Amino acid sequence: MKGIDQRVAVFEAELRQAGLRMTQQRRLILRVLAESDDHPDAKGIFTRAFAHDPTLSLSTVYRTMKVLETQGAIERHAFEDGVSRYEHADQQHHDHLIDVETGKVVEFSSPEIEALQAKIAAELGYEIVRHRLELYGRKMPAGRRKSIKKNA
Amino acid sequence: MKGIDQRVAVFEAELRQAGLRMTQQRRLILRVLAESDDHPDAKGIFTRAFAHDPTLSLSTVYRTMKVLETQGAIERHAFEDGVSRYEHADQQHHDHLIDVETGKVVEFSSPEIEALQAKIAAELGYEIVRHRLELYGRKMPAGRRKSIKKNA
DNA sequence: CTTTATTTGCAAATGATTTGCGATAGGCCG
DNA sequence: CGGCCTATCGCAAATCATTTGCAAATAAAG
Repeated sequence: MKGIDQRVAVFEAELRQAGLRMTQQRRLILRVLAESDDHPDAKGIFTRAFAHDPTLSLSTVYRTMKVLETQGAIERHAFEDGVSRYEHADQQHHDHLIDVETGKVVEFSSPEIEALQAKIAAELGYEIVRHRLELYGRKMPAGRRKSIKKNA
Repeated sequence: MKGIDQRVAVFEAELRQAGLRMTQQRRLILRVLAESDDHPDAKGIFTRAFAHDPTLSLSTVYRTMKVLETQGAIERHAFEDGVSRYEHADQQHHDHLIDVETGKVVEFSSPEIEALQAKIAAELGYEIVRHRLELYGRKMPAGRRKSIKKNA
Protein backbone atom coordinates (compact mmCIF):
# COMPACT_ATOMS: atom_id res chain seq x y z
CA MET A 1 0.00 0.00 0.00
CA LYS A 2 2.39 2.73 -0.98
CA GLY A 3 1.79 5.81 -3.02
CA ILE A 4 -1.84 6.10 -2.09
CA ASP A 5 -1.45 9.47 -0.46
CA GLN A 6 0.43 10.78 -3.45
CA ARG A 7 -2.22 9.46 -5.77
CA VAL A 8 -4.91 11.15 -3.71
CA ALA A 9 -2.92 14.37 -3.76
CA VAL A 10 -2.55 14.25 -7.51
CA PHE A 11 -6.22 13.66 -7.94
CA GLU A 12 -7.04 16.51 -5.58
CA ALA A 13 -4.97 18.84 -7.73
CA GLU A 14 -6.84 17.70 -10.83
CA LEU A 15 -10.15 18.25 -9.09
CA ARG A 16 -9.20 21.74 -7.97
CA GLN A 17 -8.14 22.62 -11.44
CA ALA A 18 -11.56 21.54 -12.65
CA GLY A 19 -13.29 23.72 -10.09
CA LEU A 20 -14.38 20.73 -8.02
CA ARG A 21 -13.93 19.95 -4.37
CA MET A 22 -12.03 17.35 -2.45
CA THR A 23 -14.51 16.04 0.06
CA GLN A 24 -14.23 13.48 2.82
CA GLN A 25 -16.25 10.97 0.85
CA ARG A 26 -14.21 11.39 -2.31
CA ARG A 27 -11.03 10.96 -0.33
CA LEU A 28 -12.42 7.81 1.24
CA ILE A 29 -13.64 6.29 -2.02
CA LEU A 30 -10.33 7.09 -3.67
CA ARG A 31 -8.53 5.34 -0.87
CA VAL A 32 -10.76 2.27 -1.08
CA LEU A 33 -10.14 2.13 -4.81
CA ALA A 34 -6.39 2.46 -4.43
CA GLU A 35 -6.39 -0.35 -1.91
CA SER A 36 -8.38 -2.65 -4.19
CA ASP A 37 -6.55 -4.87 -6.60
CA ASP A 38 -9.73 -6.45 -7.96
CA HIS A 39 -12.51 -4.88 -10.01
CA PRO A 40 -15.25 -3.94 -7.53
CA ASP A 41 -18.66 -2.65 -8.53
CA ALA A 42 -20.43 0.33 -6.97
CA LYS A 43 -21.99 -1.77 -4.24
CA GLY A 44 -18.66 -3.36 -3.42
CA ILE A 45 -16.94 -0.01 -3.17
CA PHE A 46 -19.79 1.28 -1.09
CA THR A 47 -19.56 -1.64 1.31
CA ARG A 48 -15.83 -1.23 1.82
CA ALA A 49 -16.09 2.52 2.27
CA PHE A 50 -19.16 2.30 4.47
CA ALA A 51 -17.09 0.38 6.98
CA HIS A 52 -14.98 3.51 7.48
CA ASP A 53 -17.81 6.01 7.30
CA PRO A 54 -21.34 4.79 8.04
CA THR A 55 -22.85 8.05 6.86
CA LEU A 56 -21.75 7.50 3.29
CA SER A 57 -24.50 6.86 0.76
CA LEU A 58 -24.57 4.67 -2.32
CA SER A 59 -25.58 7.53 -4.58
CA THR A 60 -22.46 9.38 -3.55
CA VAL A 61 -20.43 6.41 -4.66
CA TYR A 62 -22.13 6.45 -8.05
CA ARG A 63 -21.68 10.18 -8.41
CA THR A 64 -18.07 9.96 -7.37
CA MET A 65 -17.37 7.18 -9.83
CA LYS A 66 -18.68 9.37 -12.58
CA VAL A 67 -16.46 12.25 -11.52
CA LEU A 68 -13.44 9.98 -11.24
CA GLU A 69 -14.12 8.53 -14.65
CA THR A 70 -14.51 11.95 -16.21
CA GLN A 71 -11.21 13.02 -14.66
CA GLY A 72 -9.62 9.90 -16.04
CA ALA A 73 -8.72 8.64 -12.59
CA ILE A 74 -10.50 5.33 -13.03
CA GLU A 75 -11.72 3.05 -15.77
CA ARG A 76 -15.18 1.55 -15.94
CA HIS A 77 -15.82 -1.90 -17.34
CA ALA A 78 -19.03 -3.81 -17.91
CA PHE A 79 -18.42 -7.52 -18.11
CA GLU A 80 -21.09 -10.07 -18.88
CA ASP A 81 -22.88 -9.79 -15.57
CA GLY A 82 -24.01 -6.34 -16.62
CA VAL A 83 -22.92 -4.26 -13.65
CA SER A 84 -20.23 -1.60 -13.94
CA ARG A 85 -16.94 -2.49 -12.34
CA TYR A 86 -14.10 -0.06 -11.68
CA GLU A 87 -10.34 -0.02 -11.43
CA HIS A 88 -7.88 2.84 -10.96
CA ALA A 89 -6.32 4.03 -14.19
CA ASP A 90 -2.71 4.45 -13.15
CA GLN A 91 -1.56 1.44 -15.10
CA GLN A 92 -0.97 0.78 -18.77
CA HIS A 93 -3.67 -0.48 -21.09
CA HIS A 94 -4.74 -4.09 -20.73
CA ASP A 95 -7.62 -6.43 -21.45
CA HIS A 96 -9.30 -8.97 -19.20
CA LEU A 97 -9.68 -12.68 -18.88
CA ILE A 98 -12.52 -13.73 -16.62
CA ASP A 99 -12.54 -17.12 -14.95
CA VAL A 100 -16.03 -18.44 -15.67
CA GLU A 101 -15.90 -20.62 -12.59
CA THR A 102 -14.68 -18.19 -9.95
CA GLY A 103 -15.34 -14.83 -11.57
CA LYS A 104 -11.72 -13.91 -10.95
CA VAL A 105 -10.39 -11.31 -13.38
CA VAL A 106 -6.90 -11.67 -14.83
CA GLU A 107 -5.31 -8.80 -16.72
CA PHE A 108 -3.21 -9.20 -19.81
CA SER A 109 -2.07 -7.18 -22.78
CA SER A 110 -1.05 -8.19 -26.26
CA PRO A 111 0.52 -5.77 -28.72
CA GLU A 112 0.00 -8.40 -31.42
CA ILE A 113 -3.74 -8.42 -30.91
CA GLU A 114 -3.84 -4.64 -30.81
CA ALA A 115 -1.97 -4.53 -34.10
CA LEU A 116 -4.32 -7.05 -35.68
CA GLN A 117 -7.32 -5.09 -34.51
CA ALA A 118 -5.98 -1.93 -36.10
CA LYS A 119 -5.30 -3.80 -39.30
CA ILE A 120 -8.77 -5.31 -39.46
CA ALA A 121 -10.42 -1.99 -38.75
CA ALA A 122 -8.30 -0.31 -41.43
CA GLU A 123 -9.33 -2.93 -43.96
CA LEU A 124 -12.93 -2.10 -43.17
CA GLY A 125 -12.20 1.59 -43.56
CA TYR A 126 -12.20 2.46 -39.88
CA GLU A 127 -9.76 3.67 -37.32
CA ILE A 128 -10.19 2.33 -33.83
CA VAL A 129 -11.30 4.71 -31.11
CA ARG A 130 -11.34 2.10 -28.37
CA HIS A 131 -12.09 -1.55 -28.00
CA ARG A 132 -13.35 -4.13 -25.62
CA LEU A 133 -11.79 -7.56 -25.43
CA GLU A 134 -12.79 -10.05 -22.79
CA LEU A 135 -11.85 -13.70 -22.69
CA TYR A 136 -14.01 -16.01 -20.63
CA GLY A 137 -12.07 -19.10 -19.71
CA ARG A 138 -11.67 -22.09 -17.49
CA LYS A 139 -8.50 -23.02 -15.68
CA MET A 140 -6.54 -25.76 -17.40
CA PRO A 141 -5.13 -28.63 -15.39
CA ALA A 142 -1.56 -27.53 -14.73
CA GLY A 143 0.83 -29.49 -16.88
CA ARG A 144 -0.33 -28.76 -20.40
CA ARG A 145 0.10 -25.04 -20.05
CA LYS A 146 2.14 -24.75 -23.21
CA SER A 147 0.08 -26.85 -25.57
CA ILE A 148 -2.15 -24.53 -27.45
CA LYS A 149 -3.19 -27.28 -29.79
CA LYS A 150 -6.59 -27.95 -31.23
CA ASN A 151 -7.80 -29.95 -28.27
CA ALA A 152 -10.52 -27.42 -27.51
CA MET B 1 -35.82 -13.04 -48.20
CA LYS B 2 -35.57 -16.72 -48.95
CA GLY B 3 -35.23 -19.61 -46.59
CA ILE B 4 -37.19 -17.93 -43.85
CA ASP B 5 -39.98 -20.45 -43.92
CA GLN B 6 -37.52 -23.30 -43.80
CA ARG B 7 -35.74 -21.68 -40.90
CA VAL B 8 -39.01 -21.29 -39.06
CA ALA B 9 -39.86 -24.92 -39.76
CA VAL B 10 -36.54 -26.10 -38.41
CA PHE B 11 -36.97 -24.05 -35.32
CA GLU B 12 -40.49 -25.36 -34.85
CA ALA B 13 -39.15 -28.90 -34.90
CA GLU B 14 -36.55 -28.01 -32.26
CA LEU B 15 -39.23 -26.47 -30.12
CA ARG B 16 -41.49 -29.49 -30.39
CA GLN B 17 -38.67 -31.73 -29.43
CA ALA B 18 -38.16 -29.64 -26.31
CA GLY B 19 -41.83 -29.92 -25.39
CA LEU B 20 -42.49 -26.31 -26.31
CA ARG B 21 -45.08 -24.78 -28.59
CA MET B 22 -44.94 -22.88 -31.83
CA THR B 23 -47.22 -19.94 -31.26
CA GLN B 24 -48.31 -17.12 -33.51
CA GLN B 25 -46.14 -14.65 -31.64
CA ARG B 26 -43.05 -16.87 -31.79
CA ARG B 27 -43.56 -17.34 -35.48
CA LEU B 28 -43.91 -13.61 -35.96
CA ILE B 29 -40.85 -12.72 -33.90
CA LEU B 30 -38.83 -15.36 -35.69
CA ARG B 31 -39.86 -13.88 -39.00
CA VAL B 32 -39.00 -10.35 -37.93
CA LEU B 33 -35.60 -11.57 -36.79
CA ALA B 34 -34.95 -13.41 -40.03
CA GLU B 35 -35.82 -10.30 -42.00
CA SER B 36 -33.47 -8.11 -39.95
CA ASP B 37 -29.90 -7.74 -41.04
CA ASP B 38 -29.00 -5.37 -38.23
CA HIS B 39 -28.82 -6.06 -34.48
CA PRO B 40 -32.15 -4.91 -33.04
CA ASP B 41 -32.90 -4.77 -29.32
CA ALA B 42 -36.08 -6.05 -27.67
CA LYS B 43 -37.92 -2.79 -28.20
CA GLY B 44 -36.91 -2.70 -31.85
CA ILE B 45 -38.08 -6.24 -32.44
CA PHE B 46 -41.28 -5.45 -30.61
CA THR B 47 -41.93 -2.39 -32.76
CA ARG B 48 -41.41 -4.27 -36.00
CA ALA B 49 -43.54 -7.20 -34.88
CA PHE B 50 -46.21 -5.00 -33.37
CA ALA B 51 -46.84 -3.58 -36.82
CA HIS B 52 -48.01 -7.02 -37.89
CA ASP B 53 -49.84 -7.94 -34.71
CA PRO B 54 -50.98 -5.09 -32.44
CA THR B 55 -51.90 -7.51 -29.68
CA LEU B 56 -48.29 -8.56 -29.14
CA SER B 57 -46.74 -7.51 -25.86
CA LEU B 58 -43.19 -6.51 -25.05
CA SER B 59 -42.85 -9.12 -22.31
CA THR B 60 -43.61 -11.80 -24.86
CA VAL B 61 -40.73 -10.51 -26.93
CA TYR B 62 -38.40 -10.75 -23.94
CA ARG B 63 -39.63 -14.21 -23.05
CA THR B 64 -39.32 -15.36 -26.64
CA MET B 65 -35.81 -14.03 -26.95
CA LYS B 66 -34.84 -16.09 -23.95
CA VAL B 67 -36.37 -19.21 -25.45
CA LEU B 68 -34.71 -18.56 -28.79
CA GLU B 69 -31.38 -18.04 -27.11
CA THR B 70 -31.71 -21.21 -25.06
CA GLN B 71 -32.53 -23.15 -28.22
CA GLY B 72 -29.49 -21.65 -29.86
CA ALA B 73 -31.56 -19.97 -32.55
CA ILE B 74 -30.24 -16.49 -31.81
CA GLU B 75 -27.26 -14.80 -30.22
CA ARG B 76 -27.48 -12.02 -27.69
CA HIS B 77 -24.94 -9.21 -27.51
CA ALA B 78 -24.59 -6.33 -25.10
CA PHE B 79 -22.59 -3.50 -26.59
CA GLU B 80 -21.58 -0.38 -24.74
CA ASP B 81 -25.03 1.13 -24.63
CA GLY B 82 -26.03 -1.58 -22.20
CA VAL B 83 -29.14 -2.97 -23.89
CA SER B 84 -29.28 -6.51 -25.24
CA ARG B 85 -29.23 -6.78 -29.00
CA TYR B 86 -30.02 -9.91 -30.96
CA GLU B 87 -29.14 -11.57 -34.23
CA HIS B 88 -30.08 -14.96 -35.68
CA ALA B 89 -27.42 -17.60 -35.19
CA ASP B 90 -27.38 -19.26 -38.59
CA GLN B 91 -24.06 -17.78 -39.57
CA GLN B 92 -20.49 -18.55 -38.60
CA HIS B 93 -18.77 -16.93 -35.65
CA HIS B 94 -17.80 -13.30 -35.96
CA ASP B 95 -17.01 -10.23 -33.91
CA HIS B 96 -18.29 -6.68 -34.23
CA LEU B 97 -17.02 -3.26 -35.14
CA ILE B 98 -19.33 -0.46 -34.04
CA ASP B 99 -19.24 2.92 -35.77
CA VAL B 100 -19.09 5.38 -32.88
CA GLU B 101 -20.69 8.06 -35.00
CA THR B 102 -23.62 6.21 -36.52
CA GLY B 103 -23.96 3.20 -34.26
CA LYS B 104 -23.80 0.97 -37.32
CA VAL B 105 -22.50 -2.53 -36.60
CA VAL B 106 -20.08 -4.18 -39.00
CA GLU B 107 -19.27 -7.87 -38.66
CA PHE B 108 -15.85 -9.36 -39.17
CA SER B 109 -13.91 -12.43 -38.22
CA SER B 110 -10.21 -13.04 -37.79
CA PRO B 111 -8.73 -16.48 -37.31
CA GLU B 112 -5.43 -14.81 -36.41
CA ILE B 113 -6.96 -12.97 -33.50
CA GLU B 114 -8.77 -16.11 -32.37
CA ALA B 115 -5.48 -17.98 -32.42
CA LEU B 116 -3.74 -15.25 -30.44
CA GLN B 117 -6.49 -15.26 -27.89
CA ALA B 118 -6.14 -18.99 -27.39
CA LYS B 119 -2.40 -18.61 -27.07
CA ILE B 120 -2.64 -15.85 -24.49
CA ALA B 121 -5.20 -17.75 -22.47
CA ALA B 122 -3.05 -20.87 -22.57
CA GLU B 123 -0.06 -18.91 -21.31
CA LEU B 124 -2.16 -17.81 -18.37
CA GLY B 125 -3.25 -21.38 -17.75
CA TYR B 126 -6.76 -21.06 -19.16
CA GLU B 127 -8.71 -22.43 -22.03
CA ILE B 128 -11.21 -20.09 -23.62
CA VAL B 129 -14.89 -20.84 -23.22
CA ARG B 130 -16.06 -17.81 -25.18
CA HIS B 131 -14.97 -14.28 -25.77
CA ARG B 132 -16.21 -10.82 -26.51
CA LEU B 133 -14.40 -8.57 -28.92
CA GLU B 134 -15.82 -5.25 -29.98
CA LEU B 135 -14.00 -2.54 -31.87
CA TYR B 136 -15.37 0.98 -31.63
CA GLY B 137 -14.20 3.01 -34.56
CA ARG B 138 -14.63 6.01 -36.78
CA LYS B 139 -14.81 5.92 -40.53
CA MET B 140 -11.56 6.89 -42.21
CA PRO B 141 -11.60 9.26 -45.14
CA ALA B 142 -11.57 6.93 -48.14
CA GLY B 143 -8.16 6.94 -49.75
CA ARG B 144 -5.83 5.96 -47.00
CA ARG B 145 -7.55 2.67 -46.37
CA LYS B 146 -4.35 0.70 -46.49
CA SER B 147 -2.11 2.82 -44.31
CA ILE B 148 -2.31 1.49 -40.83
CA LYS B 149 0.50 3.74 -39.70
CA LYS B 150 0.88 5.55 -36.41
CA ASN B 151 -1.12 8.58 -37.48
CA ALA B 152 -3.74 8.02 -34.80
C1' DC C 1 -16.30 33.74 10.46
C1' DT C 2 -19.29 34.72 6.49
C1' DT C 3 -20.52 33.78 2.02
C1' DT C 4 -21.67 30.84 -1.76
C1' DA C 5 -21.57 27.31 -4.94
C1' DT C 6 -20.55 22.39 -4.80
C1' DT C 7 -21.82 18.04 -2.58
C1' DT C 8 -24.29 15.03 0.08
C1' DG C 9 -28.09 11.94 1.84
C1' DC C 10 -32.52 10.46 1.09
C1' DA C 11 -36.21 9.27 -1.40
C1' DA C 12 -38.34 9.08 -5.59
C1' DA C 13 -37.65 8.44 -10.66
C1' DT C 14 -35.67 5.84 -14.59
C1' DG C 15 -35.11 2.32 -17.89
C1' DA C 16 -34.34 -2.31 -19.12
C1' DT C 17 -35.80 -6.76 -18.05
C1' DT C 18 -38.46 -10.12 -15.24
C1' DT C 19 -42.33 -12.21 -13.05
C1' DG C 20 -47.10 -13.38 -10.86
C1' DC C 21 -51.57 -14.26 -12.26
C1' DG C 22 -55.72 -15.12 -14.52
C1' DA C 23 -57.12 -15.65 -19.34
C1' DT C 24 -56.02 -17.85 -23.88
C1' DA C 25 -54.80 -21.15 -27.04
C1' DG C 26 -51.49 -24.79 -28.97
C1' DG C 27 -51.05 -29.94 -29.35
C1' DC C 28 -52.95 -34.29 -28.66
C1' DC C 29 -56.51 -37.71 -27.82
C1' DG C 30 -60.53 -39.71 -28.94
C1' DC D 1 -64.71 -31.99 -34.66
C1' DG D 2 -64.82 -31.39 -29.45
C1' DG D 3 -62.17 -31.28 -25.10
C1' DC D 4 -58.47 -31.52 -21.99
C1' DC D 5 -54.17 -30.08 -20.13
C1' DT D 6 -50.42 -27.39 -19.90
C1' DA D 7 -47.55 -23.95 -22.22
C1' DT D 8 -47.92 -19.27 -23.33
C1' DC D 9 -49.81 -14.67 -23.41
C1' DG D 10 -51.05 -9.88 -21.98
C1' DC D 11 -50.94 -6.87 -18.32
C1' DA D 12 -49.58 -4.85 -14.33
C1' DA D 13 -46.53 -4.95 -10.69
C1' DA D 14 -41.81 -6.14 -9.18
C1' DT D 15 -36.68 -6.09 -9.72
C1' DC D 16 -32.12 -4.17 -10.20
C1' DA D 17 -28.66 -1.07 -11.28
C1' DT D 18 -28.16 3.62 -11.79
C1' DT D 19 -29.73 8.49 -11.86
C1' DT D 20 -31.82 12.62 -10.17
C1' DG D 21 -34.59 16.42 -7.47
C1' DC D 22 -34.29 18.85 -3.39
C1' DA D 23 -33.20 20.67 0.99
C1' DA D 24 -29.47 20.39 4.32
C1' DA D 25 -24.41 20.16 4.94
C1' DT D 26 -19.80 21.72 3.94
C1' DA D 27 -15.60 22.88 1.14
C1' DA D 28 -13.09 26.90 -0.42
C1' DA D 29 -12.34 31.65 -0.84
C1' DG D 30 -12.34 36.19 1.24
